[in-house]
Parts: sequence; C-alpha cells; structure tokens
Amino acid sequence: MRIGELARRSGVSVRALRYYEEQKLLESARTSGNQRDYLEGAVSRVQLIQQLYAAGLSSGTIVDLLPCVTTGLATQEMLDQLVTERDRIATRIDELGQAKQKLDRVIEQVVAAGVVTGDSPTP
Amino acid sequence: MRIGELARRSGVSVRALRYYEEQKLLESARTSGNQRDYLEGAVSRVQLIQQLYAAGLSSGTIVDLLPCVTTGLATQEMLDQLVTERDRIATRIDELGQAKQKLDRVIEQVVAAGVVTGDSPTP
DNA sequence: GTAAAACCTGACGTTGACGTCAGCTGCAAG
DNA sequence: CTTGCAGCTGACGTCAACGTCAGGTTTTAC
Repeated sequence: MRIGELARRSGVSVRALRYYEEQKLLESARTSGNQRDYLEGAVSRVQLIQQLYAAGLSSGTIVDLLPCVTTGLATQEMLDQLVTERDRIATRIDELGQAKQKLDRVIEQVVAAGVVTGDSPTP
Repeated sequence: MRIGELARRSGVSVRALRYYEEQKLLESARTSGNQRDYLEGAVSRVQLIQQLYAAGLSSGTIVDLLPCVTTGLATQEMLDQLVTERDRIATRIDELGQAKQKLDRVIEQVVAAGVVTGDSPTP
C-alpha cells in the first residue's frame, strides 16, 4: 500500500504520515522507485497513533510507549510512564467533566431565563 | 490588588494576565502611576478563564461566552455556541475515556506478564 | 509516448498561549 | 537619596504537529 491509500484509509494527511515516519512512529519499506510501501497493519497503527495524540501524548512519549502498547511487554521505566500518562488522562477527564458541568449549568440558566434578543439586524 | 498579587492568588503568570487583558478577557483599572488595579472578583474570573482554556476553548470563544457564563443571559447565537462547545467537550471526554481504557488494558497486560529487565546499566 | 496523478525531499509558514528580554518608570524602606 | 523590587510597553522567541510550496521523479492511464 502506498502513502495516499494509507492516508485515505487511516483518515490522516499524507504530510502527517511522513511526519510520523520522521518521528520514528511509523516505518515503511521502499519500492524500487523509492516510494513508501506500507503493510496492512499500518492502518491500525496509524489509528492508534492518532488516538494517543488525541489523548494529549507527545510524539516523544508515543515513541517510548508504542512498543509496549503493541507487545504488552514493558520495563519498569515504561510501566511507570504508562501509569503517569494514564493518570494524566484521568485528571484531564476530570477537568473536562467539571468544565462541561459548568457549561451545562449555564445552558440550563439561559434556557430557564429565555433567550435574549439584542443583536444588530441582518443588513 | 496589583498584578503580582493577582498572579499569585490565581496561580497564573503575570504575563498571562497581561495577555488576557490584551485578549479582552480581563479588565483592570489603572492607578495614578499607570499600574493595573484589580478588584477582588478578578481572582475567580481568572480561574474561570483558566478552566475554559483547559477545556480547550480558544480565547476568541471565551470572549464570546464569558458574558453569558457570568450573567446567565445569552442570545440565540451565544446559546448555540454554548451547546456546540459543551458537545465538543463531551466528545473529547469520550475520546480520552477510550484512550484511558486502552492504557489501562496495556498496564494490566504488562503487570500480568511481569516487568521486563532489558536496560543498560547505570554507568 | 505522453500527460496526468501520485510521490519524493527539503525547507519555510502557521497557530496560540504564553516566555523572555530590553529599557524605562513607580513606589516603599532605610 | 538611593537601592531595589514591582510594574510598564513593545517586540521577538518557543514549541508541536503539521500545512504548503518548490522543483524534481515515478507510476498509471490512454
């Protein structure tokens, strides 16, 4: 599979895939014409990378943790880092939950008070 | 209250407070010597701003929404934006929850398999 | 064979929330 | 008075995950 297809199937940009390779997150074979050639498994790997990015991990951290995420094996240091990140995510979920509650309450108030009509007319 | 005290009490940097003012998120009176002079309420306002930032809102969005967060009054447009952001946060919480579950499972696996000892010695 | 996609490397541009530095002013203490 | 911290404005620096452009090569379609 070449880079364009992987991009479509995994939902990220071609540029992002090249960036992942630069960051050692993703590897590719090369064809005789020097074009990247990916295995099928690359799709789920890219999706995994995306999920970890979305979780707020840096590329460096992902590089450190991807091996044990895929193999289930880790050194003590890796385990510590895993736990650290897991806890960070948990904390973040908490923060977001509080912010959401705040907005929920504001929305409730606004709805209860009725919407204000104070805009400029559409010219 | 001057800017240094507000920074200490709200837990953000002096630079951040000046930035908030630049972004119209925070206002201050000025003393005769042109120094910023804040009301007591500024502390909680800054904390609120921080919470909204932490929730992933941009300063522009916060500018739009702060009025109704503090007053409970909103136009239809503001209400729509409120709901949009609330939903965005909810989605994000979901994503983070999934990522957390993934790390939880990995940690479980690692613990079940036992920690690997494969490091370079400390020289 | 040739035109159009798709791909390559390399390098500069973007964005947001500040950090940091320079050079100047205000203000309370001894 | 002067020492020295706190504050002021203005402006450039940062960092990460890409976007985008330039200039060239490879693959595909006809």
